[in-house]
Amino acid sequence: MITNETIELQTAANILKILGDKTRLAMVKIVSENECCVCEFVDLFDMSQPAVSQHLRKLRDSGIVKERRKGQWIYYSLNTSYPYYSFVLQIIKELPSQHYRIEELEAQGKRVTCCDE
Amino acid sequence: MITNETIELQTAANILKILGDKTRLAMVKIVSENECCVCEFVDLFDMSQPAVSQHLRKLRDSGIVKERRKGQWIYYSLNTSYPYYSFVLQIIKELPSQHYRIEELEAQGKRVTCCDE
DNA sequence: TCATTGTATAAGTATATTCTTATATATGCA
DNA sequence: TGCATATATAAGAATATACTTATACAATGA
Repeated sequence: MITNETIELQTAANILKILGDKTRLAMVKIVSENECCVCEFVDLFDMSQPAVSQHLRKLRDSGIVKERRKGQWIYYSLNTSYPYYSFVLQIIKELPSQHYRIEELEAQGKRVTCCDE
Repeated sequence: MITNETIELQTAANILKILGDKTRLAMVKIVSENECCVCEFVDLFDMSQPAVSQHLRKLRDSGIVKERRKGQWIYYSLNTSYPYYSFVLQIIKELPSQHYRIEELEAQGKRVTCCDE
């Protein structure tokens, strides 16, 4: 019977499971490059607002991303204080940059900008 | 401009989803350290043979692991020819070694040994 | 050949996941 | 205050996942 070290495996499996969804994986990559709010994800993924919100909740509940309210908007970003931040980073650094998506949003005038940062 | 080789989002998500299960993640770590056969996994995970077999099928179908028949036994090992082998390796190298599990099997005389390797 | 052992597959079930629609909550502004 | 916008949550439905039990297939050895 196995007694120890299973917690770390379990932790890793939990993280991988959360990242094992194309939408969430893209979200994490995106927020690692640009702070992003919910309505932007709705545009980016052409997905309903509740669906986006529920994916973000999973990411937030796990601790992988963090949120910051700015007026009406809630901005999501990678949680650099997450205990397994480096593990997450190691995975997402292998992924192609998604910055072009943000640039496309900007080109369409759909980027939510906070001019008073 | 440095062009790192990246892995497509969908591909990465598929791999992460497969690894996002504690049993399969442990299996992959284990076969990265020791070639292992089905009945050994049954002992290691205290899990039914069909359940083990179904997890291994997912890993095999994805290409992450490969099999080698040796008489009645089918040995599984990490597929080093897998196109995303390095991606997988980068993840599992973060996991604690599971070699002690194999050693425990050996101590119990449950390790299937092929003396004629 | 037949029985045994190791492994794979099939079918069914319980649970988990990911959407949907409807509604609630929070903020900003006229 | 009242309304619009941004976001979250609740409830339900369709689908996916991971087991179960039963059975099939493959190799070995008497």
